[in-house]
Amino acid sequence: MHNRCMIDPRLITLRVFARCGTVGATAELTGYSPSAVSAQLRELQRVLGMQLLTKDGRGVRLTATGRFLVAGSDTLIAEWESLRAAAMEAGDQVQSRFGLGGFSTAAAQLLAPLAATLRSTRPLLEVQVLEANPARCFDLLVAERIDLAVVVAMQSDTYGEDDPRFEQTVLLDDPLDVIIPSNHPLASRETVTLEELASEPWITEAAGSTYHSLFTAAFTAVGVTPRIAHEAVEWETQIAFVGAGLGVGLLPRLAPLRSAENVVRLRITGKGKPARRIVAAVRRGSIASPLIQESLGILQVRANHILAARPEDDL
Amino acid sequence: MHNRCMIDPRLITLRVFARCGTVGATAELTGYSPSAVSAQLRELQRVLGMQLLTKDGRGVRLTATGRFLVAGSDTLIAEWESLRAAAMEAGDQVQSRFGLGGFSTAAAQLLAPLAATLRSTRPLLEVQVLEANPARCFDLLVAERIDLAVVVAMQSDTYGEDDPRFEQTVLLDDPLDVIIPSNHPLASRETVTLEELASEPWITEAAGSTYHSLFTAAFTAVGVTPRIAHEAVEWETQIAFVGAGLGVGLLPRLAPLRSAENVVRLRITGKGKPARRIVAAVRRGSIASPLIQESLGILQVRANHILAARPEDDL
DNA sequence: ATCGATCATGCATCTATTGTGCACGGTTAT
DNA sequence: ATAACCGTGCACAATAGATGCATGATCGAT
Repeated sequence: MHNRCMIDPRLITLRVFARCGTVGATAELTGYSPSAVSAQLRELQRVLGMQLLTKDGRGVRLTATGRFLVAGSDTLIAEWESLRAAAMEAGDQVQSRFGLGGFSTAAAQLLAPLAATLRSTRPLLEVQVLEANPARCFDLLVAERIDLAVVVAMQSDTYGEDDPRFEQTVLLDDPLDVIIPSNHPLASRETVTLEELASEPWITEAAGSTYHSLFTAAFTAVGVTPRIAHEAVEWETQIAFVGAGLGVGLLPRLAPLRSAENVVRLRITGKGKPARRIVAAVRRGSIASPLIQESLGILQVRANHILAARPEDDL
Repeated sequence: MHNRCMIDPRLITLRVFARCGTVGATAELTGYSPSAVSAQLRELQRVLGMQLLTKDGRGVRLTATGRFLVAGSDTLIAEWESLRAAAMEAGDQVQSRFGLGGFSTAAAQLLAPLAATLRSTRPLLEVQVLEANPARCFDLLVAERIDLAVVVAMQSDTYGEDDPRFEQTVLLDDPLDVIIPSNHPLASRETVTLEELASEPWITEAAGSTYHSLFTAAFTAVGVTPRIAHEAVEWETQIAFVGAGLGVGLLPRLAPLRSAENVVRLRITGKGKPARRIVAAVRRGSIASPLIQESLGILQVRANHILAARPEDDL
C-alpha cells in the first residue's frame, strides 16, 4: 500500500516524525498505527546501528544523529525523484498511481478539472485527490501520500518558500474581494478601497489558520488596523455572518458565493490589492517527470482560463 | 536478512542483474533463488510503472530505461553511503554487521588480522569474511553482501579503476618472485632478471584468470615472450609443478611457500620489476564511515609491517 | 495530592509480503 | 532430434509487518 518509493519507507516515516514530533501525529499523517510507527523507528535504529530517538518527557525526541540523518536525506529523496523522473521521461513510461492534494477552493477549481483530464488521457492511471489545508499538503508530500499539491503560497513557520524538499510553481494570483451585506451603504459600488472599510467590524478566520495571515498582511500593506468582530472557520459560515449583517469580510475570488442571500461582493482597488498566490508544489526532483509536467501544463491552462475571465484591471 | 540498506533491495538486485546479465547468476550472487529474483524484478517494474526488461532469446535483457535507471542509481547509492557514513561519524555510532571480502592470500595476510582486531575492539560487531576472487569481490560490493574488499588492482574488462561505484585505496605493491626447481642452475642465486629466464618453460594460471594478466604484463614490460608450458589453477599446484621440474613460475611475495620441497624462490631484479598492486575497495560514499576508516587504518598498518620486513631494494 | 489526559511501547494476533522448490515452456547448441 | 539452459508460474512455507488493546510513564489541572 505504501510502496511506491525506492527509499526505505521507515526513513520516510522518520522524516515525517521529524516534522511533527510525536509518534501519534506521525501515525495519523502516514496512515500507519502508532504501534507500527514505533516499531518502524525502533527497527530503523537497529538496522542502521544508530540511536535516532531519545525519551523526552512522555514523548520521544530526535537525537543529533537523527536530525542529521533527516536533514541529509533531503538530497537523497530529491536525487531519487529526479532519477525516477528522468527515467520516466526517457522511457515514455506510465505511472500507476498519482496522488493530488489541495485546499478546498483550489481542489474544486483546479484539482477537479486536472483529475478529470488525467482520467481521460491516462485511463489506467489511478488518481487520488486529497483535500487538505496547505500546511498539511506539504506534510503529505513529505509523507509521500501525494505527489502534487495546489496550495496557497505562504511563509509558514514550518515550510519556507525555498524549502529544499519542494519545488514550487506559481499558478495564479487570486485577488481577495470584500463581501458586505447587501443593505450596506457601499453595496451598490463595484469597487472599494480597504481604507473605506477601515472602521467596519470584520469577520475573519481564527488566528493561526491558513488565511489569517493573508488577512493581516492585506491590512498592514495599507496601514490600517481592522477591528476583528467575529471569527469563522468555513467560508460558508463567514458569508452567512456577513449576510446576517454582523460585519464585512474578505473572500478570495475563487471562492464561490452561491449560497449567499444578502451579500454582495466588491472588488478592491487602491494601492493595497490583497491577493493570495496559488502555487503548485511537488517533491524536489520530481518536477521533470512527464506526469508532473503534463499536470502542471493542465493546471497552467486552467489558471489562464480563470485569469482571462477577469476584468482587465485585475491584471 | 538482506536489510541493511536504505535503498529498496529490488533496485540492488536490478543493479546486480545489470552486471551479470542473467537471472540465475544474479540469484547466485545475491543469495536469492532464481524465482525470487524474477519476482523481484517483475514487482519492481510494477511499482515503478516502467518496463525494465525484455525477453531476449532464452534470457532477458535490460531495456534502455532499465540501463538508464541502473546508471543513474550509482549516484543514489553513493549518496546514501555518504550520508550514512557522515551520520555514523557525527553520532559515534556502532554498526551491527560488517562484511569483508578478499582473495586467498590477501584474506590470509590482511583480512584475517583485520577481522581479529575488529573482533576485539568492537565485540558486538558481527564480522563476516568472504573469500572470493577480485572480480567477484566487486560484484559482492555491488550486491551489498560485503562492505570492504581487499583485491588486486586490475584493469578488468568490467570494472575500471575509476568506476563510479567504488573508491579504492592502495595498500601495498606485492612484488612477484620467481620460483624455480632447486636443482636448477640458477637456484643458488639470490636474484634473477626475467631476461635470464626467457627461454624457460613457464607455468602460469589459465588464461582469463585473475593473475594471468599480471603474468603477461610482466613480460611485455621487458619485451620477452615467454613459452607457456603448463597451466595451474591453485598456487599449490603451480608450486608442485615447479617442484617436479616441469618449469618455472611467478609467485607473489605474499603467497607462502611452505609445502615446497624442491623449490626455491628468487627475487626479480632489472628494469621490469613485476608486482601486483593490492588495494582496498569500498562502495563510493562509504569511505568516510568510521568503521571503514578504522579498517583502512588497520590494513594500512598491517601493510606497512609487511613492507618493513622486506629487503630495502624492493622499495 | 489525585485524577484524567496524553504519549509511547510491548504483546498477542493476524495478514500480507516474500522466498523456496519444483515443474513447465521456450530457445539454442550439438 | 535431443539435450542443456534459462526464465517463469504455482503451491507452499516462512517471515516481516500492521493492528488493537493493555500497560506504564509523564504532565497538567482541579
